Amino acid sequence: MARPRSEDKRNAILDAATRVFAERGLTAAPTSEISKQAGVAEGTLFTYFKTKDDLINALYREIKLELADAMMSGFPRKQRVRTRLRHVWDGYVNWGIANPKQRKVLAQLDVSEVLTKESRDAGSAPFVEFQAMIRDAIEQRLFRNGLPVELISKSLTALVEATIDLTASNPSKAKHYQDSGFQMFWSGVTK
Amino acid sequence: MARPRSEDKRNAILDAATRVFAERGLTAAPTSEISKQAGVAEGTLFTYFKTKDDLINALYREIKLELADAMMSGFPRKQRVRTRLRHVWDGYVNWGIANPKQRKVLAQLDVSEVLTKESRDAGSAPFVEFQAMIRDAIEQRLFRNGLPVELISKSLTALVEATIDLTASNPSKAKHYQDSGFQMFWSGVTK
DNA sequence: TATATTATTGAGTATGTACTCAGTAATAGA
DNA sequence: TCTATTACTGAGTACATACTCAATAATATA
Repeated sequence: MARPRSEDKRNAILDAATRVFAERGLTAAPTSEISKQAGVAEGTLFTYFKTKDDLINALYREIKLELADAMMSGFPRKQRVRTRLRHVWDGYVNWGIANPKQRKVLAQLDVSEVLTKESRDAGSAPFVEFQAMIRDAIEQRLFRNGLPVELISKSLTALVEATIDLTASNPSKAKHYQDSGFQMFWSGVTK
Repeated sequence: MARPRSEDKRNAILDAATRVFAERGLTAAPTSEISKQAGVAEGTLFTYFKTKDDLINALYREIKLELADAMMSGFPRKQRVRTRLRHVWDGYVNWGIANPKQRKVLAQLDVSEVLTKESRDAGSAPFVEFQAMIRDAIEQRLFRNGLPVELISKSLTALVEATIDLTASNPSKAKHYQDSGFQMFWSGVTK
């Protein structure tokens, strides 16, 4: 019984937070501005999120989930490793180009001091299949000997980020950047 | 005539700022805490830096300069590209391991909204020689065709960062990480 | 439809903090 | 040594903002 919360309002708040955080930075963004842009009263924000830090942590999980979706949807499990990696690569790049604000906020969140360990763990949970693929490739001896898993996944992330930045500043060369970025990653990692 | 400012005090403030920013984040760090840790009155901070944003911008330039020093000191101009790149790589990695706080602050600064365009330009100025080396290597056709300069320098940065993270979490494998990280970069970039 | 429960509102509060300023101390030059 | 100038101090100010709460509205269930 009683009045239920609205999924829509929750999403509106998270959306508004993304916009305001991207513009003003995490701590410089007032909750009053977020609630205003979300079209709710400031008090309402606090029924959906107990504190501002809670909101930030929730937003982090949300964006990570979105990104994982973009990378893993339609994942070609049966194909060879290179194809699967390329799928993930393309998913990430396209998501990044289509969602610059979420990407910017994610960058701020990653270096912020407000994320709990639980949030960080929850944020990497959707990527287990990706990590598994890399371990699989290592066992198949596809990669250079002794390369740590973390180095491989971090460098993929890093090269994708660089590719997105470049594409954003020169969209006409999108395909070229995407190809040579992946090329660079692949030949760096394989024997 | 009149009383001069003290270089020591200025440095003490920048040092304290580095510590406090690394612990609490850029905006959550009060100027009162910074001045306290620097051993000066809060008002003094504002004779050396007009505003908190000024302090942040100055700190950014300072750290970038330090990093450039670490990378370029003893730069073997006459040696082949691979040797020069390896020099820069080692300088960066060692600096990162020795200066975790500065590195953390730099990561926060890079995604922050307070840096002016002037500061960003000033921050990359000390790296011109490094950029020149890459352009040189491209002209020598050492690298894969069509790789953009920015992709190369960004991926070097990214791989170094990954290498430092790994080393920090498992110092006994420092040498192995440093070698395989560079290996990965070099074979990703060259033909 | 009546009622118990919970969401919603927004003005108000408590707190924190960037920056100021009047008084004082130090220093360079005359 | 005297003096003009500037650094130094820290209590005080002005302002911003995270969060509360009393009043009200909406809704699920009986």
